[in-house]
Amino acid sequence: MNKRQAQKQITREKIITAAKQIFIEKGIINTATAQIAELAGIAHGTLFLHFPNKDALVIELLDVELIKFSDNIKQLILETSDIDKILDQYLNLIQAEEGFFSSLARELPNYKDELRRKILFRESLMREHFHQVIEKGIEQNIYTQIDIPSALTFLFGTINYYLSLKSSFVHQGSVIEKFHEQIIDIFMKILKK
Amino acid sequence: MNKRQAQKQITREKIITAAKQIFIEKGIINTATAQIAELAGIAHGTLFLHFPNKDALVIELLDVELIKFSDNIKQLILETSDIDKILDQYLNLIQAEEGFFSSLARELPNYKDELRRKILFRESLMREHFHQVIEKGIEQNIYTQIDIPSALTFLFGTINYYLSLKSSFVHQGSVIEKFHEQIIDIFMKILKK
DNA sequence: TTACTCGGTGAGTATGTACTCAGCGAATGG
DNA sequence: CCATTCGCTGAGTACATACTCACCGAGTAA
Repeated sequence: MNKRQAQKQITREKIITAAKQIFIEKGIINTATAQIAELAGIAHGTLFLHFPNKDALVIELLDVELIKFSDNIKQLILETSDIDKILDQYLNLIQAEEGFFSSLARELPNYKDELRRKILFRESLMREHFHQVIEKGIEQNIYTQIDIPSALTFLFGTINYYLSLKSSFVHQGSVIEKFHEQIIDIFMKILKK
Repeated sequence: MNKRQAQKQITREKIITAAKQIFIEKGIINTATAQIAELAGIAHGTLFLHFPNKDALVIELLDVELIKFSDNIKQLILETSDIDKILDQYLNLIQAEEGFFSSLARELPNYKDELRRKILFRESLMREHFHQVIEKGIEQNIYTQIDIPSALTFLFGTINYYLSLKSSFVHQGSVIEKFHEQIIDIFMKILKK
């Protein structure tokens, strides 16, 4: 890779890094592309040499982050098959990137179809992991017969709710940390025989 | 009331009616005040003679609707004390105004602090009703000892999740209708001894 | 050294939208 | 009947913001 290509790569990464930082702080919808460019330390126009439009940048940003997260989850499920331990670790992972997931939860319903579908598809893959673990638990007679998709919607829906209204639940600090135990308790209650 | 006052009143109602209709269809955030004025059949500037700014219109609109809804809930809880029947009726009420609540769920996390707090306050009053009924059930040994606020967040969080992502759950028709039974089943499972 | 390439620049364009205000004309009141 | 009030009009203003493009200059290749 020659000097030009290397510099181009660096610029691209500067844009994504800046976009991610702002996304964590306040989301993307109310962020001007000029603001991202400024934080990245590049000219406004440069952003559009790397991404055809704002949406493309958002898609790349979210896609990259969610794939990383999804890989973590996959790993996590290989390590243990106790749903309460998986859920515990899952909440820890969300907490570690709470700003990101809070912005995502808040803005997701307002994204354009394509982007929303893409993100929900990633979420559905994660659900699938949970589904299989619970299914196994039911087969082994550890958990009660239950409609697993509904149970998982309760779980993910509730987590989403805490995240999307984070600032109303806590003034500072982590919502997920605050309600960590309650989430696990109630969800295990749903699974209990 | 003379002719002028009457006309003024009518104009104001035209604005609110139009705003509500558009709110149900696509929410308020991505709606221009000019569009509301057009649907109301009045000049754009007229809107600002009745409301100092867009936010004031939204506040009035939502406040009126939520007070109506809250009164219905209060009534409902006087009629029966079976939580499953209350929940059943509650879901029916939401379903009857699903467009409204779907837009609200989608946009709520993005409203300015004041408006969001106002709406969450109304919601907290409704939670209070549910809380008391469940508490009574626990005292009477019908339900298990449980952290009621957490249980209710699971309930309202999940309903909110279905509503905010309605278009991803159903292409047409009602989400709440579709998941009506599951919501009740899982919530009763949470309460079960 | 020189001609060319190409990533970056930032002022400019197009568009959208909240809110204003000078003026109009019907209603009001004396 | 006339002067005044006042709700309404809609063109205009101010501002925000996504995206463009003519130009620049460092890097590249001969």
